[in-house]
Amino acid sequence: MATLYHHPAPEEVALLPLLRAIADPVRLGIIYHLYNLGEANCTTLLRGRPKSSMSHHFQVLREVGILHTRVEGVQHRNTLRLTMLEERFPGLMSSILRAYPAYEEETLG
Amino acid sequence: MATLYHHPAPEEVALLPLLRAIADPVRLGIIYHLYNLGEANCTTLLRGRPKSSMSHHFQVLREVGILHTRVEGVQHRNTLRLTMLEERFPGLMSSILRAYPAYEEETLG
DNA sequence: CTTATTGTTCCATCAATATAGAACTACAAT
DNA sequence: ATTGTAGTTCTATATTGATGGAACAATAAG
Repeated sequence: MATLYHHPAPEEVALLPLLRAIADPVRLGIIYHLYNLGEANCTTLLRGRPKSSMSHHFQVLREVGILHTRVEGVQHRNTLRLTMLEERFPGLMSSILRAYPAYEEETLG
Repeated sequence: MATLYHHPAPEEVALLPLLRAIADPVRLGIIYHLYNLGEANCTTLLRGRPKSSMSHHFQVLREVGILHTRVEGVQHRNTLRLTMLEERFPGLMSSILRAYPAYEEETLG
């Protein structure tokens, strides 16, 4: 298990990979719930999904620069890199986070 | 050939399909160049690509609500539905359009 | 040391979608 | 009528990436 993760520097965060990472229903959910919870580990956000899937999605989000993973013992605590993202792409994450609740209601009921 | 197109109403424009449509290199380019040109037909934005590919991408952008196609004779003139999009998802398109030039320079040189 | 927990890595499978050629349709112009 | 132009539709291929089971690694706890 990797004990250390690479988190891209702000200038390494690119628009298209970021958008591609966001444009997935599972990851969009992860982002929103991380936003609300402030910090969460992988297992907290499994909602019936296998761990390997979630681990994959967290990896994608980490590698494009959306979240930061802090290892604390066995648990990996994830937080959104919101401040950095708002500096790099002002208005992007905030607009999505604002729009998400209505989207979730439309789709999941 | 379809002479009439269906353009979704604002409330039919959903977050995830919108993001999925945007998160493609070709379509991101189309969006940005449409933004600059104001209006353009399919052929104008072919840059060595086959027409069928471009037609596909325009269809995707149309169906998720990003652009409007006005048929004028043989030509299909496309415009971004920016006003609607900014009302529906304030800040989203504008942040992407602002970030695009740097992205294009990073990738295409 | 053994067991439990957390998350990753490996692997195979499957679905979605981008690409592109070819035929076709619609309209315009000569 | 014929030719040209614009764009779509059809079809096949290829690639990407999501899914999920199983084995593994790392830390913690008994």
